Amino acid sequence: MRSYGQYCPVAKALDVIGDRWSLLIVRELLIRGPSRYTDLRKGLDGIATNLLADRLRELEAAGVVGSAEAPPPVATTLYSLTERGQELERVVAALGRWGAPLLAAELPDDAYRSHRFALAVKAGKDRSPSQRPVAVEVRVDGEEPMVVETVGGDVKPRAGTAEHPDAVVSGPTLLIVALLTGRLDLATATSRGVHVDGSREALTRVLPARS
Amino acid sequence: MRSYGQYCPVAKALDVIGDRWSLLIVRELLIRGPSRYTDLRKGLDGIATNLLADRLRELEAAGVVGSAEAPPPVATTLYSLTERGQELERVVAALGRWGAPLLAAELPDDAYRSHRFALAVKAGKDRSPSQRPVAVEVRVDGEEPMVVETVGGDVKPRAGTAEHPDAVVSGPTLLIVALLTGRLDLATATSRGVHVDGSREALTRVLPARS
DNA sequence: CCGGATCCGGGTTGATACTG
DNA sequence: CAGTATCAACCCGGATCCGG
Repeated sequence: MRSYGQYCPVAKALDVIGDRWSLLIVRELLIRGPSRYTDLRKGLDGIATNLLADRLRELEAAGVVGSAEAPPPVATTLYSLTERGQELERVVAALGRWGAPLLAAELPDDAYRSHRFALAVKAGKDRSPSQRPVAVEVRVDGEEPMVVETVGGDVKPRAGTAEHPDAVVSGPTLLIVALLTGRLDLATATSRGVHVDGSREALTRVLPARS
Repeated sequence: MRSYGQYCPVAKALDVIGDRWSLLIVRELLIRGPSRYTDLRKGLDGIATNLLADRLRELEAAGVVGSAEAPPPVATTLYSLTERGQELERVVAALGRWGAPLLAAELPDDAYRSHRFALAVKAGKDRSPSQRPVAVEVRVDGEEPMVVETVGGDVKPRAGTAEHPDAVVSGPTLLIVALLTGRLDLATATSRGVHVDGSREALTRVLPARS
């Protein structure tokens, strides 16, 4: 991308991560941790392979992304965020908070992936480090499940299932999303079709404070 | 811009403000408040006029920017941020914090404008609402001056000069910028060529905590 | 001067095909 | 699996023009 040529912190930041797809690549790495090329491509859902290769090169040159050869038997390249790249979490989180209301109305043809709400969940939750860890499994109708765990006051969401979840929430996409992003409280959500198995208290520990 | 087509808060936000120049237009409106087309063009320094017109239309359609006809004798259109647009301040501030280190090395051919550091100054300062207001004038060698004022715990930077500043800082660009963005403390800055007239205490009230 | 609209050359993106 | 190569469509930047 062409530089803006402005001596300004915002413009300089955009010179590095203002390209199309760049911040979404960072989002993907923030959520998934070190990832293979193919997994990034799947998570980004729609990026052209040449663009992904381009962006990874640019971000690596800028010191945002690093790549490492995984040892055998995996034998593949793993892309991950450098320390500098991790610092973009505040930016991505701020964007996500601002963008959350845009999801409210409907679910058009947009590709749904559970893990994309991981950051929203993480950002919405204030730390209470003293309590025991909990694991909550989230199931959206017809989609891959996701797990939200609290570990020492930090919230760690990830794709997949939990062995012994403290609670399992399930229901239609829009309601679950509204619940996870804090637009809907638990009582209303359950009254409209969200189902909770297990400890409701564990679930509330993981939900954002009502916004 | 083409939509990413992803059901994700970050992607949705980028659908709206991910276009080239869009966030810089928001930055400009955040700093300057309601502005005329021509002033935006000057502040953005390098944007093509068709792009500015396009972006303003898009941002207005998205509910981020509003336009209003100023009454005679001014008789011009004033563009401003809607309430929704104001909420982007957190995003722009986060980007600025991340981008600030990129200014460290040198000042190439980049266009310098004092007001671009307004947000950095504002973000870096924690509120201490109880104290009396101060005004500090910032002068960078060969550039337009800027004023930083505190009003009831809030920091209001703007372009221009102050009538009775509590302090005046002046010096070479790089040192002033490092001081304003918190990379340099006042003692080091003065030892390297930054000059302070008036109350040093007023100045420190306006500087960010050392990062 | 202000606030754009229009046109055009070149660079970027996106879809697909192909390769080690 | 991890990309590179190719090519059409689109977007950006710069210049020019035009009505208040």
